[in-house]
Amino acid sequence: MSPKIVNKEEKKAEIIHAAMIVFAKRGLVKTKMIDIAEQAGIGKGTIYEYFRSKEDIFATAFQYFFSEMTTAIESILADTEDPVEQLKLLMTESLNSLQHVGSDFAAIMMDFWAEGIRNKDQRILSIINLKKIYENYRRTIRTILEDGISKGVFKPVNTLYTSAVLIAAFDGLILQWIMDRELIDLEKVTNVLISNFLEGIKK
Amino acid sequence: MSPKIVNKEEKKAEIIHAAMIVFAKRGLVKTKMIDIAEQAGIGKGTIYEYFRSKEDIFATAFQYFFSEMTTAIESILADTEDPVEQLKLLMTESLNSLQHVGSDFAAIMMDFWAEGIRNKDQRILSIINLKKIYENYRRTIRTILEDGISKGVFKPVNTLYTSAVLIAAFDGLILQWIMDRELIDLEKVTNVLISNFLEGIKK
Amino acid sequence: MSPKIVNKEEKKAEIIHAAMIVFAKRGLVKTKMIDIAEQAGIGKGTIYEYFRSKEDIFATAFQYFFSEMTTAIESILADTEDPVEQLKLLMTESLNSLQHVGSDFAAIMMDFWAEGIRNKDQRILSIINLKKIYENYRRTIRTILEDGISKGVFKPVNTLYTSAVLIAAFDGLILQWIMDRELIDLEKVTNVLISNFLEGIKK
Amino acid sequence: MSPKIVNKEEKKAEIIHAAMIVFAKRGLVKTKMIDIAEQAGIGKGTIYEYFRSKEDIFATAFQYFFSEMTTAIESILADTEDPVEQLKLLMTESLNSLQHVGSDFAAIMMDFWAEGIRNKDQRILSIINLKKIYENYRRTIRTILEDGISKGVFKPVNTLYTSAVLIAAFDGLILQWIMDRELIDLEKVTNVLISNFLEGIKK
DNA sequence: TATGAATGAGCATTCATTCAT
DNA sequence: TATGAATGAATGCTCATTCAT
Repeated sequence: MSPKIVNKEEKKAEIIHAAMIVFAKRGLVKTKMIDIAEQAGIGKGTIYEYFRSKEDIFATAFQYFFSEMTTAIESILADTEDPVEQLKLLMTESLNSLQHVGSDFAAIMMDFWAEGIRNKDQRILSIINLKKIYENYRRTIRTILEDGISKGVFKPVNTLYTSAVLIAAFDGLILQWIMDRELIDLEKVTNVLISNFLEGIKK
Repeated sequence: MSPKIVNKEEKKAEIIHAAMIVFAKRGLVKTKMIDIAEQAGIGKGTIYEYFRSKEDIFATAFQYFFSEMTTAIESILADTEDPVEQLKLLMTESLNSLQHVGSDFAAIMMDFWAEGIRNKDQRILSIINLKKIYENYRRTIRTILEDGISKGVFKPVNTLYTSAVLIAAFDGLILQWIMDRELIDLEKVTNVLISNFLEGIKK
Repeated sequence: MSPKIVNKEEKKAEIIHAAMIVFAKRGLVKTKMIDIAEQAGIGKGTIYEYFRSKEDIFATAFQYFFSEMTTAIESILADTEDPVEQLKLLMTESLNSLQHVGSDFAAIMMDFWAEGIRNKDQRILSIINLKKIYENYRRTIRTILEDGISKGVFKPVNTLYTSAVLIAAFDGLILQWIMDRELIDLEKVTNVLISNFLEGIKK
Repeated sequence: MSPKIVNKEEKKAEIIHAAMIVFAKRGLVKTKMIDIAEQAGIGKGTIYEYFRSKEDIFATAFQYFFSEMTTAIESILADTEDPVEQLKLLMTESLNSLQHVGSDFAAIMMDFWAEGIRNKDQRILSIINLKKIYENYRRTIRTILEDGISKGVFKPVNTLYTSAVLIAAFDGLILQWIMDRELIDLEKVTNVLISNFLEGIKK
């Protein structure tokens, strides 16, 4: 007769997980609350015990998505201290992990971008803040580049823009991969990116 | 005896223009027919004299958007025969024209991507076919690269993946620019991309 | 430079004729003004030069339909003075003429009934007045029956109800014929009606 | 833990009941979803929890209407084995029950006819199939007639057409009654029909 | 805590009617 | 007189959210 004990955070994570699966399948906009509920194996109303609104789910999913990427990046960087190797690892590992979860899942990124760009809601902006997220990405890359420059491995390039270009190429390749999975072999194309681009900035 | 004479094609273009403005402001999904009508200064019902449905407007806008890009690209390529110069021009001019129409407008591309990726409707697929559009973009770049290789200007790189990387970088930079217009100076960042990347593939 | 001279009444009749054709094909409710205009080979707006509204067209068509029936009936009755023969002729000729115009056309009667029954609009009620129309039909039959009774041909039946039953059978047979043209041979079934029913009321 | 328990079938029946009332009042075509909802004392959206579409409501109402008639007919026939009596009972009881529900309600039949005749939608045709319904009615009457003929009570009439005529008279009388409730006393007119018509086919 | 029945705001679309030409 | 481009009221339907159980 004791009340069912539920780990709130755990269940939230479960719902987010379910939501991500449906987002990947149907896209953000076409996903209905009932879809998420069914995927999570719970009742429609139950979702509202854990999330205020559909937007809240979206924002939380957004957070999970990018925080996981950040965590992955950080762990990658700890593996080596060679700037060239770090950049290589960063690209290959990031693309590998995306390839692993699948292009459907990667397509969520499109939705996150599209939504994240417009969102002006102050309550949500603190969570869905692509500007800040990309600032962080760039900062990570810049640190590597500056490290490489000071070590004499890289030319004295503009680290802000170089980091932007690297991230840009990464995002753009995912986009093309989503559209044409057969054609774009992420591994090979990453090698092309790395070999050519690093060649350009290496001393 | 004679009713009001209207240039149907002109009016369609006007409505598409209005739609694009609203798409840019509100995003594709949140745009309502009444928004487009008000922006165009016409009645809600009038839109249906020129377009079958909301989806039809979207598909037509999509077509306008990418066909304009294609036209712009073609005219750029006619200006010079030097492969290096062609690639430079392609990047700078494309980014310039996007910069010119504004980031709100460029944000439509996000919506087009997000929608285009998921759309499986056969009727629409013939119009909204990002896969094909990107194939064309890559083919254009490949031709330049192959030309450059045969002329001995470029190393014998994998032209498919190199073209993919170049386009990727372009798309990704726009994305970052949309999110942070102050930080990302498209001109400067393009120079960085060109100088570093071309350096990597030049012989 | 003289203005085009148009016979207003003639053109009204043309439009009504076109309307009837479309009513027969699509049904009253699903018929749009544009359908009538196209069938009549004129512009949508032109209809409003001759009719105030869609309802006006309907009411006029209604009038045409039933006044034609009445005219047909009257001419039939003039052919003979024998009450038995008059009833026979009335049934056979009425059914024949309906058979001739076709079941699609006869189906309009269903629409007229459905609409006529509900219509409470006073402006229209003077035109679409099924109650009065059926009173007239019954009066015609009653006159024949009374004539037959006074001539000693018919039993002294209740002429009101007998006329109602005869008209009812007529209407009901059309209904079944509309639904199942192959099965119901109007000629044969009329013979059955006449022979059995007249047998019942003949002295 | 346990949500509100609703008898889905019961609620469907309630909504159909409400729909029938509105259909009777306003007519099928002019009935709006909001009308049905208000009559049923529920919200607009609730209807869609029980019916897919307006057409679905209509089809279900249609089904209820005619299946009730069929049930009534079957129970009537079980009361006696005398063919003459069966025909008499069939007419009087059917008319009585219609008289009981009221002419507004009977007017729905007009709408059903009008709609049923045109409907060509295959999905709906299996439900709204007046041709089949009338075939069943005729078969019922034919069985009685054939029974009567073999028992030597009726002349060897054409049973198909005779049954068609009987049903026709029934339908037609309802039509006149709907239009003129004061004038047409269903009981008396049925007696006239029975006495005259049966007289005609009795041996 | 969990649920799903109930709800109504919101939206795409239709079509009778108007009116400038 | 004839037209069809323009219009917006009207309506079926969806779906996020609420709340009684």
